[in-house]
Amino acid sequence: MKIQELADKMGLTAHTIRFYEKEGLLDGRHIQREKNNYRNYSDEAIERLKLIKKFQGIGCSLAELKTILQDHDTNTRTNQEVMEWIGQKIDEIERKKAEYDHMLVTLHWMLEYRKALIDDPDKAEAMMAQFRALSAE
Amino acid sequence: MKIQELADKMGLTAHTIRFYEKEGLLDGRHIQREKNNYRNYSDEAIERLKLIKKFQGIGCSLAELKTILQDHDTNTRTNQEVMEWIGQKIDEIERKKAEYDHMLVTLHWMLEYRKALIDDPDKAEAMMAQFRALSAE
DNA sequence: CTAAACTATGAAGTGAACTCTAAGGCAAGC
DNA sequence: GCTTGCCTTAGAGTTCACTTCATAGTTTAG
Repeated sequence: MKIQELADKMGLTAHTIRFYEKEGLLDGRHIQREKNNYRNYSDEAIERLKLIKKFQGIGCSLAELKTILQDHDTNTRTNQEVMEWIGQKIDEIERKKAEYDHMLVTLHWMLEYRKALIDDPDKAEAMMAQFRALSAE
Repeated sequence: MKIQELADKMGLTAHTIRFYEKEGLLDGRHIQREKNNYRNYSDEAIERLKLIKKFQGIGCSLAELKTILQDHDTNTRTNQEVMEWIGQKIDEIERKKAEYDHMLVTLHWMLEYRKALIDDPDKAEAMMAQFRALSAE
């Protein structure tokens, strides 16, 4: 399978696949060279790219993926270690979600304040007074 | 107030404050020059930086902030427009939160699968079979 | 046979928000 | 009067995951 064919199959560009290779995410099991120096991809390359996409989908950087794939290839990690790693990832994402929740609290406050400005100036003033009191703490 | 004093007060570095100035987030109302060409910051600069932090806190980029601050300075936007903008921001953040939720679903599945690998190999196999069936769709 | 379409390479560009460097001027403490 | 520690500037470096560019060799369709 040539690079464009693989790219189409996986919804990537040929550039990106070469980039992954340069980053060390693919190796001899996935790529051979033909006599014209064109890359020839095995079916394992498809599985590899699926794995890459899956881990990208759970928020892994390419640097992290490189380590994960190496460990995967060499069977370095115990089940226990993998479970700890997953736990850490979950915590990390929960933290980011909490940040967004905090943003949403602020935004909903802003929206309510703007509504009050139109409908109920007394309420708007009260909200602002309370906000200032909290900020001053 | 000199730059380092302001930086300490606001929990920023002097570099960052100069950077904000270069980006057009601060102007003559906030910065004057002394005869030795040092920057001298007014109290308004503190309010300005607080405003910048607040909007950064709800996920605004500096480019966005530049527009927001200009509108704020010139009173360009109607209440209605501001409310629409807040609504869009809320949607944007809800979308990002949903992405994280999707990551969490995957991660919790991975964790449960690993647990099953240890405690209940039949369950692990069933999970994997079901996963493959879903992937094939 | 030729032109389009594919392949290869290394290097540079993108954007966001800083962060740091180099090279120098001014000020305060000992 | 010397060191330390501010201050100034323009500009380069950082991180991430590509993307684009420039240039050139190979294959294929008409």
